[in-house]
Amino acid sequence: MTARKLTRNQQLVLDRLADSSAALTAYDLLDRLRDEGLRAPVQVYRALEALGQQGLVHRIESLNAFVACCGHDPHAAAGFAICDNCGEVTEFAFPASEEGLKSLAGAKGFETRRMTVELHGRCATCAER
Amino acid sequence: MTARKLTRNQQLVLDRLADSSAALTAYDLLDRLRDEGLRAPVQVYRALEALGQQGLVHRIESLNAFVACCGHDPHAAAGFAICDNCGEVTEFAFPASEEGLKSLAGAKGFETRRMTVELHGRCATCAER
DNA sequence: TCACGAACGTTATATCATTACGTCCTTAAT
DNA sequence: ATTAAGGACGTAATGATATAACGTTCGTGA
Repeated sequence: MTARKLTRNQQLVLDRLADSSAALTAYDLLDRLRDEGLRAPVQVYRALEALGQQGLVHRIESLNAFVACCGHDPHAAAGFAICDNCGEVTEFAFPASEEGLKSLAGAKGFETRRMTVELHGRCATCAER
Repeated sequence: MTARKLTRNQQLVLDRLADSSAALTAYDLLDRLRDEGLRAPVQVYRALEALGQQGLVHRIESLNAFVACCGHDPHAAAGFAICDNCGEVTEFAFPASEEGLKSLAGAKGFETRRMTVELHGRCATCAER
């Protein structure tokens, strides 16, 4: 069920995200796809939603922006390390700690359906200076 | 340094957040403060920024909304359990796992300055049905 | 009392996201 | 082949969130 054929718009959006090391906003994507005939934000948002449902794209909440997902288990929780200097976003999987987090909230009866973990700071390159 | 006297607008905003179990957007706050004389979004945003710097308020990135912070160490990382049914947001501190997360990203040289952890799901009450 | 910085209020505008509506294309049953 | 249904599309309008620019007022300390 994870492998549906993508529509043209979905493929265009995914390709642009995959080409970028930084997260792109919907309007960034729209600008980069004008030459392909896209005109309106909703076209991008529709593609992003479909891609998100297939686990191919993640939304970075703290940036109102999106990244291509580097193909872990789509249902695994993902964390994102975001360099506030150069914009580079690197995704990392969540092995041990995810359950720890869930149970932390779960102890009070909370049922976790979606978790967002975002680290902001400086990537290795930008931290050097 | 954590205890600065609050301005009138800051106190008004903080009070409204403290009264609410759900996160409130800046515009929610503005609506609730019209009677107090507030007119423009920027007034609310300015108060929110100042309160955030003092660790009295947190932004919930995935909701574009804000909550009063329940007085842990302001520099400790906080996680938020957000009930998508009733909107209740409960904050929890991050004991062990924070360092684990930081080092996960840190292993690749990432220097973490801010981390956001948001759990979406159902609170105990809403999970029962 | 006056100089300075912080906070303020007002207006305008930028940025992010969705609703509404009608059309076209695919697909599968007939 | 025909057609009904659903999905994706394009266009237009609007809603929701956030900031910029500007001049004024307020509080504090010299």
